[in-house]
Amino acid sequence: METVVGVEVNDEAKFEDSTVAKTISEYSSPKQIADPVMYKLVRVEGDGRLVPATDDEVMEVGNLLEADKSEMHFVADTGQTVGCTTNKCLLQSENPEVDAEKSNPQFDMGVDTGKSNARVEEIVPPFARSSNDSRSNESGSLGECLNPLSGLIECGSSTSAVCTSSKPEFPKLKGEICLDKLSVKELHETFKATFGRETSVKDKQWLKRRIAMGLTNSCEVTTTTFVIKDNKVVKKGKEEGCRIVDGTLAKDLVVESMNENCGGSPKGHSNQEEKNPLNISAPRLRNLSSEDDCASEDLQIEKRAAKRVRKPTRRYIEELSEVESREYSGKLISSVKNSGHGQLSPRSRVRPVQNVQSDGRPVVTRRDSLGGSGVQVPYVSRVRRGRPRENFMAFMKLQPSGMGMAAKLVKKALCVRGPRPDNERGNSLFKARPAHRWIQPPLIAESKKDKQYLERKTAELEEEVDLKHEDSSEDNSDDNIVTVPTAKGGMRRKHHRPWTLSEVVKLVDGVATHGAGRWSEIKRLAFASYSYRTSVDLKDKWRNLLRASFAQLPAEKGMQNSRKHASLPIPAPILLRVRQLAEKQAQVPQNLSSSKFAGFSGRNVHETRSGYL
DNA sequence: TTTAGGG
DNA sequence: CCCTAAA
Repeated sequence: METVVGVEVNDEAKFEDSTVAKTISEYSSPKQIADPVMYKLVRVEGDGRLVPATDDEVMEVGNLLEADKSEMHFVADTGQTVGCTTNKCLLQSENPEVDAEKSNPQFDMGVDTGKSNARVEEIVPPFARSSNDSRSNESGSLGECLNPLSGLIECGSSTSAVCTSSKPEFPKLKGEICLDKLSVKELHETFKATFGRETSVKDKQWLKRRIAMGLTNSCEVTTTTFVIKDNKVVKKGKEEGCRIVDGTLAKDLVVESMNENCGGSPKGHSNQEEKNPLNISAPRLRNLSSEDDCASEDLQIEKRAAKRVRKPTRRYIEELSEVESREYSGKLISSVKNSGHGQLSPRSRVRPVQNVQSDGRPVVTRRDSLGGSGVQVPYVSRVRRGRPRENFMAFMKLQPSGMGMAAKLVKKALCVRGPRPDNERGNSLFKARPAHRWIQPPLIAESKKDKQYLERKTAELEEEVDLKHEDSSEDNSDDNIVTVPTAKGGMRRKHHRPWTLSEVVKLVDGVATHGAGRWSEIKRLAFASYSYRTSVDLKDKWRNLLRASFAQLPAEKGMQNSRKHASLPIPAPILLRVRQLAEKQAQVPQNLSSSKFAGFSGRNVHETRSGYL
């Protein structure tokens, strides 16, 4: 949500909470920062406010700095301050609203990977700005620093004195260089000459851009031809970038080229931006974001290749912005109230992004595959789309009377209990769920909602039926009706069916034979008779098994079965097998073990293997 | 539709 | 488990 930024403040810091703020100067050698002023860590909130950073952030940034002190091109000799350079260096945005490039995974970099091989030199595309601007900690000047326009325009012509000493040395570069004509290999050489190190990135655009940035000491990346003389860039070929007068055009150009060159998501960011009413502060930071974006290194690119990225889900966004959510549910609430059928289903609140058409039908905006403007389509829940459920006939047979199906469903739905009054599960089911999951339909209404509701109900009832029929030898532990709190304190029932041991074994077998990830296959072959387990369920279960198996590793001795939750403890042998499978299939998350698999303390596959095989 | 991941 | 983005 915030941006961490290094900002230089005067001694009479304006922040009241001086206990939080720490100087970062201790992380840098005195030689590098000659100016005695204090450097404090602050965050930049979405609205531009500066807020003192937490200790954790300070530490992390400290690591970042520590990681690559030697390469920091701080301006030392002149006693000039690093000003914007520092800012940019430490900038770390996690705010989707501020961040025009949110979907780009590279933003997870910065602080996080401070320990990694991130190069400060790379993260700091030196900005040619007068240091005076950054002498204050007011957001205004910060904004100016980051203004894409000023950056774009000034950088071309007046790479000013401030940055002279931070120019890269490129003794090997001579004469004219036209990046466009260089091969990847040559670009690599040029890169090395420019930055003094190698890169593994093979993206030509990226290389050109990085080099251009390095050579011009600026963000200006449209120039691709340079003339090197006396170790200085004395002339540039084209200067298209700076010819642009129109501000907005210029900005967009920058953004676009960034996207393109950095291998950013091909989706139309600008489109989304425009559509996002919350993105007010984006323009100011946009260039900045792009900088950060591009500054992140090979790592990102490799990372992106390795793991597919997700842009924040709707749900995620929704949960963050209650405003929208209220707007939507507000309408629903009123309609529900009018219908006189009680509470609003928590579930309906979970879909705030949907719009409500004039006819009251929920719709959701979908983007067509070309990223064009969204199309409004009726919203269809996953249930309706056909999450595999038990055969409808099972339910039919259960019904003794000749009552029509629909009527029964409605009856049930309205809590007029049908047959099976003594079923514990059934009772608790209804008890535990004061509010129905779907919107209460007006009785007469024949709308889609109604149908939706019925179908939903049907699915649930089917499940109940099935539960009753199931060999309850293994799963008669009812009381698995878990409710999870929803955003507004309502309760939503997870319709939960415990995994039986045999299911788990089947799953493990399946993974063993087909490999993890072939969930649909496993489902089809091994779980053909378990219609209630979807491939997604298999996947989830496997994930849990993985987690469990590795979580148990460190404490293999003492607490074998001290699983608190009532869910059946998975026998150690099975967990072991899971572990082995995971290792064999290289599923072991090497790096995020600590965060994601709590307890699996950072040991790598090999250590694990040697220890337990 | 299926898979991957976040919640 | 649920939900949704990506593929």
